[in-house]
Amino acid sequence: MGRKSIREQRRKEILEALYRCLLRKPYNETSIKDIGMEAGINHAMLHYYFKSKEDILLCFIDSISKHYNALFRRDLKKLEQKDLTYREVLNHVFHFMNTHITTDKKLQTIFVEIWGIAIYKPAVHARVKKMYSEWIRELAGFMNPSNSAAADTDKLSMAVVAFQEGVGLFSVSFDLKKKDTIALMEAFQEKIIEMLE
Amino acid sequence: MGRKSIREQRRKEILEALYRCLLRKPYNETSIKDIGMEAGINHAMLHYYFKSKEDILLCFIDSISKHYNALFRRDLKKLEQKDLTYREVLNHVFHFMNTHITTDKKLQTIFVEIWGIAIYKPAVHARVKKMYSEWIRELAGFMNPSNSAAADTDKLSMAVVAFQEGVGLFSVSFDLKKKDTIALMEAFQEKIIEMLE
Amino acid sequence: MGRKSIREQRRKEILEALYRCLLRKPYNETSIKDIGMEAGINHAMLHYYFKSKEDILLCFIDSISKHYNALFRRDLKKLEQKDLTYREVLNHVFHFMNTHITTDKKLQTIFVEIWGIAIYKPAVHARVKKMYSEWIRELAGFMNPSNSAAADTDKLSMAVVAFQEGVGLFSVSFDLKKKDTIALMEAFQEKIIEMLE
Amino acid sequence: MGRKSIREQRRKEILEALYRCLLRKPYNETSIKDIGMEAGINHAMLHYYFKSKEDILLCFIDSISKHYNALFRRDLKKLEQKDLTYREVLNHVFHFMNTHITTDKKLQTIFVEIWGIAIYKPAVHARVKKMYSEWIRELAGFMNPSNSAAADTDKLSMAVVAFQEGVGLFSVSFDLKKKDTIALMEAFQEKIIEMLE
DNA sequence: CATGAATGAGTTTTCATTCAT
DNA sequence: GATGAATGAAAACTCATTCAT
Repeated sequence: MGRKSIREQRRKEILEALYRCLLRKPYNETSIKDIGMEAGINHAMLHYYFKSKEDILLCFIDSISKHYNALFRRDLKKLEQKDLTYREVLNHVFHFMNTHITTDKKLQTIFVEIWGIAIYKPAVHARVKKMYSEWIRELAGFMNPSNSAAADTDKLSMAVVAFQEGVGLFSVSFDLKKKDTIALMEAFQEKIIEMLE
Repeated sequence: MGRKSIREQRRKEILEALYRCLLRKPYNETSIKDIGMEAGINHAMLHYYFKSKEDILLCFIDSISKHYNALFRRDLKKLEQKDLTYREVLNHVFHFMNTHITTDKKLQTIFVEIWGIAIYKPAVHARVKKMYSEWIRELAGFMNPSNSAAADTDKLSMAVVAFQEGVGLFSVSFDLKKKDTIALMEAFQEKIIEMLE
Repeated sequence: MGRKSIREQRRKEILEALYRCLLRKPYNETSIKDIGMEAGINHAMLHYYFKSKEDILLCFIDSISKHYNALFRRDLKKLEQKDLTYREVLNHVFHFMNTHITTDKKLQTIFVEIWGIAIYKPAVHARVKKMYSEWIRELAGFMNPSNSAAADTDKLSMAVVAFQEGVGLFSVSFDLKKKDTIALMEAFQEKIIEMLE
Repeated sequence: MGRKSIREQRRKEILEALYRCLLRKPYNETSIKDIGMEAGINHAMLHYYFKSKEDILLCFIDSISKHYNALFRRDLKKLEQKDLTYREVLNHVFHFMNTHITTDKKLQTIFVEIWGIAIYKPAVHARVKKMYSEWIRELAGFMNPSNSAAADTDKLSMAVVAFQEGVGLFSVSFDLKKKDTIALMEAFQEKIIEMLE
């Protein structure tokens, strides 16, 4: 366990360095050298470990995606034993979103940036779209376990995620307090739960 | 009418050129030369008419803001004569948002970009924030004409705009149909109206 | 008397504007527009009144030259009536140099700059050289009224002016006090007077 | 010997290229590209080896300073064995100044320029000032070995250096013969020696 | 694996000068 | 006389990428 090849270790370090860089400067002002310095790795090596600067970004998106997926799975594990109603589970899922994603300002900051990049970089767009699609699908699963009227639930799920993105955006831009951000989310989520009934 | 000084005319042409450029390429890959070519103006003149590249963007944001403000005012004018209930007016306002803003993919595309830029450019951030603040305030005015519990209405208004941004973002990213985008918005707006009662 | 054509008046204003500009920024960072703004004259007019940017500088040097020449003449006028010895006159001349030229930091600042420009701009070089040659000649006249051993006196005169330039340079660079600058000059000038005896 | 890292070698080459460039054109008309071409190095590399164009100039001043310092030390070494009087040593020092500095027209040319630049570039000013301050101090040490009345000697030393600068300036501007330049210097230096007695 | 060096294309910005009105 | 508009050339600086060692 944990035995990673140096290659994988280095790639991870680089991705983490990109994360820290993106908290300071936009992607296009972040040079390969900046990332290298942040990672403590010679900049030429970044091209050894990754095809290009864009490739780093792509892998970064994947890594974020994987990270939060894993986090979510772990969170769900805790529920398994308990015997919860459908409603309780959904509430838990929303709570995870609110506390781990929407109110994580660093994450939101980075994603506002990535959305911007995605518009004109097809490869980036594909990754981002895939990531959100998966999340919407997954969420839809929780919102409609019996799969009845799946199309409607999908729309509702997308609405939830869209709202979450909008609120995340505003929480960064208006520097909202965590408490307020969550309040905004929860009011909406209550309505959603009503709509599902 | 229309007789503008060359200066104003050129500035407008440049702003419009930026608009068209931003539909093709991200702002940071759009050079002053690109904008100049698109406008059919020597690139050195762009620095004659504007202080800097960022200044062009700032003025662009202002012009968009003004444009939609004017559009909105004109739209409201049409209602003046008719004797509408509060609810009908609000519905009209939502309809304006849905058809003129949220589903205008070009506009949304550009704003996703601008949000990204705003994160690290304080001046851009200030403009964007101001613009959205004004819009939120204005909307709040329609949602709560009597000004009772203003704070709550403000939050609700922000939620509406945040949702609109999120949906706009998704409509661009997932290339949603206009119809579907509007459906997404309206479902939510209905709930809002309920909450206001 | 005083009836100057507009042309001459404008030219003078521009030259004075250049003087003020050069106190703030080096010549090569001073644009035609800067000078125009300082003079309150449209920049395109500067090309109407002068052939080129360099031409302005050339005329500026001339004007400085004329100005100090006139100042010097006026100063000498005051001596005419009094019956002074050769030594007293020379002392007076030195005193004029020390108080009006060497310790005028603004003037020195500008001339350090102009010396630098003169190196590679033949026309500027010619003006500067002419100006200093005249001054050296003139000074030599005072140092050796009888014109005996003119060559030697010329050298001595050049030495005096060279020293003055060096001290002026240092007074600007080391921000020397007026008193100290004069002391430096006078110690040397005494020696010169001794040598002339 | 001579085995330097490429970095140091390149930096030296660039500095030497600047020297040659400055003999032809003023600093502000010498572009980074010009220096690069003169050095046979891609101009982008100049920014790799130096922070900025000004940084190159700063290092250039340092290198000149170091060079003449070393030259002077080596020159002094030759005197060590011989048993010279204080007067003889001072004469030797003056002779070094006259032959290696004041009459080196290339050096003088470049320094006239640098003085001009120093006026408005604080960093350049600081270097130049430091360099001359050191030289004045050093010279004062030779002029007053016993350190009596140090303040006076300092002034005298500054006068010597100021004169030297003035003469250097004139030797370039009036294209004086080496012989004449030295004669000018020596006459003055004799007087200085007298004053020290 | 690692590194420093190298490249070429690109960026924003500035400016003297000219010209039409 | 006066003005704002226009131009073209040039400047300093940056960077992703490649390569030799």
